[in-house]
Amino acid sequence: MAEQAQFEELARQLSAVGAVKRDLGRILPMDCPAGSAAVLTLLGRHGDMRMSKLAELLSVDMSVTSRHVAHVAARGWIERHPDPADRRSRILRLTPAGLAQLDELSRRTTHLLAERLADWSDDEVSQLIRLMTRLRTSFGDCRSAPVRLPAHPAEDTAPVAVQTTPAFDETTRTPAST
Amino acid sequence: MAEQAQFEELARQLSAVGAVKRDLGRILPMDCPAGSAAVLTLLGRHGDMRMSKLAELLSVDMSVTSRHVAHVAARGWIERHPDPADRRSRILRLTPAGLAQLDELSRRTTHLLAERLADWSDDEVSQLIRLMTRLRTSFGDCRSAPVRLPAHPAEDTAPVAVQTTPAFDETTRTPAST
DNA sequence: TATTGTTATACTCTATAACTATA
DNA sequence: TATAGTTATAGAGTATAACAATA
Repeated sequence: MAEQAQFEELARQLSAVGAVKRDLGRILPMDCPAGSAAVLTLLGRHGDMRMSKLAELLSVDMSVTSRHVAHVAARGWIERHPDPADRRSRILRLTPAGLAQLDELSRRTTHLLAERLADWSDDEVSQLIRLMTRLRTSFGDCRSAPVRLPAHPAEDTAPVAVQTTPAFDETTRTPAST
Repeated sequence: MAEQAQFEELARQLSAVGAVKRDLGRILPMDCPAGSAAVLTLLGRHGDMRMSKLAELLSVDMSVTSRHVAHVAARGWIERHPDPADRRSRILRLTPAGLAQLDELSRRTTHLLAERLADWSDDEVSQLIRLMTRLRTSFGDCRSAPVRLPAHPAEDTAPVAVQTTPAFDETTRTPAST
């Protein structure tokens, strides 16, 4: 277990890493903001999936996912096919144009990183990736921890398995006349 | 130098770490959003400074800094004193109420991190801090590259920061970038 | 004329709530 | 009744540009 001063410093670095993210965002194509890029990247990495799965991988609300997906679909980078097994669902799939866009994103991003991290060793980059991944796991697991998953692992392979089963839905307290 | 696949993965992790930041943001007091928290944290760590210096440490435009500072000042957490040496400038200083608020922020943040990272070793946290700090430096240096730092480069868990000028030099006239 | 800081405007990202259509 | 997804609305963060005051 680490000390308090370390946690304060870690919080500071987490806040500050936003500057790096903004730098990466600045090199994106005009019509492909970070949210769209994330959608394309995850579809490219994990293959076809439904909205709810994508929302889980993005760690954002499905309403947010829906907006990003609509933006990406409007540009022809993905298609939304109805799921024959559950017609409420829509299966997302990269189009050839989407693959091309994804290639362009990858090209720009890796170019910038290669330039900025020119003096990093292969091992250092791996270390950072490993620790950031673990950080995300340490946080993300709490969203599925108290939930007892049913026997069937749903579909596909779940790398993080955050299958949020709404165990507590107490957000409907009062209509709250806004 | 790392490979392309590593850079793609790093970009993915940088994008995904936003979820952790949002989790941290959710435990902040109602009237103290992340931008305000960052202002208080940096003033607590680096001491009194002017707007432009704070903007540099935040790595955001001064217009953004101005908004955050106005929010924080309106709640009495900082004071803005005119700089006698340059009356265009305003020196920012934490008030006792600001210090109290900063303590509360630190308490909440470290509590959440200690909970989530309970199974992390002291050394792992240090590694992550070190690598994130270096990442920020590798990116931020392009903004302050032409600046020559004085003999003492600060060590250990130092402010890191972009620090284009020594802290004791008040009349910053370095063109920086922009 | 250049710099410090503020304000106005616009855009992105996010969450909540209300809604639909299926299940 | 419950779930998958959409849309409307609101709030926070950021950048650009126009502006004020001072250097």
